[in-house]
Amino acid sequence: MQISSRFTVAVHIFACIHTFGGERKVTSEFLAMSTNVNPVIIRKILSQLKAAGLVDIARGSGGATIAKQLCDINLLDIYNAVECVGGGGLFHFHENPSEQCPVGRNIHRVLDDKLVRVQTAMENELSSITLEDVMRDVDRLVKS
Amino acid sequence: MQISSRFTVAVHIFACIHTFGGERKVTSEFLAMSTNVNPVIIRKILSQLKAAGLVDIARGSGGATIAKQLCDINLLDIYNAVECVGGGGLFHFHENPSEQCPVGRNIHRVLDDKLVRVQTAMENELSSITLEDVMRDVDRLVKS
DNA sequence: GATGTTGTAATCTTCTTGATTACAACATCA
DNA sequence: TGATGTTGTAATCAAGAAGATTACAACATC
Repeated sequence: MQISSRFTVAVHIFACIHTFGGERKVTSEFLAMSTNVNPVIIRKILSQLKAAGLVDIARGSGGATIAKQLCDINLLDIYNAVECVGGGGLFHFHENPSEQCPVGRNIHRVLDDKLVRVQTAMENELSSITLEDVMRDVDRLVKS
Repeated sequence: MQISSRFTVAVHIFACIHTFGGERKVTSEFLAMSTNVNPVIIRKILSQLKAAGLVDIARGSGGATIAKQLCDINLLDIYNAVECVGGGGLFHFHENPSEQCPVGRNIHRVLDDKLVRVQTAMENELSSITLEDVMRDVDRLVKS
């Protein structure tokens, strides 16, 4: 099972705004071309990024811009914005283990803290990478 | 998007074998009761654990046993055994970004190493937790 | 008001997961 | 040897999630 592609699409969106934002209006249509993802999906992701305060969107005239400094946005911000981890966390528990069985009754209690540790390790690494780091590589590759 | 419940079910299976293996035969039927997961699914997970060398299964007579010392099995072993991460990795890329767009052409190159770092951080944490750690908590809770 | 864009609902397809049924293969024991 | 209980596995089904697509209202700008 994999983390949905919305996350990599979102980073792609930032890379496009960063690269093309100076010269042209970056619309959902344009982003759809670059990512090869449906423009409605792009608009949905943009909405989530906007709700998280990461981008600004011009309603009628169109075009998205980055709402913060590159060094003030990290990959965890983006991940949290687009992966609707509705309380569930990274790991999916089997629901309704037997209350009769002493193992079933306690499995949640046993695993919860350990899986939180794992998820936190992942999130810490995500938060250590900023868009500044990403765009450094984007600039290097795009301009060569 | 979440990691499938097969992983927590697999840990639950180990906890059952550890707890009940001495007194009774731990069959897929029994595990199905404790986990509240279909016995065929249990058998499938057991097969994967067996293929990874983590459990032994008695074919005709029935019953599963743990194939290694508890301290020699960690959560990453179990994760890799049951999450068929077929080369894909934790993150799902949007396929076919535009080759015409300089960003689309390079987004994979930009993100790959960073996402590998994130995945490695998660795997390192998973591998730091052994079944011995898990069973310590299981014993404490089950026997109280 | 014409135009281009965003916001959003509704529907459809595809994929994945897990549930379920069915049955062959196998080991054990009477 | 045959009855019994179990595993291995294929086939089918249902449910949920993700993304594609169509459609259209809301909005800003000219």
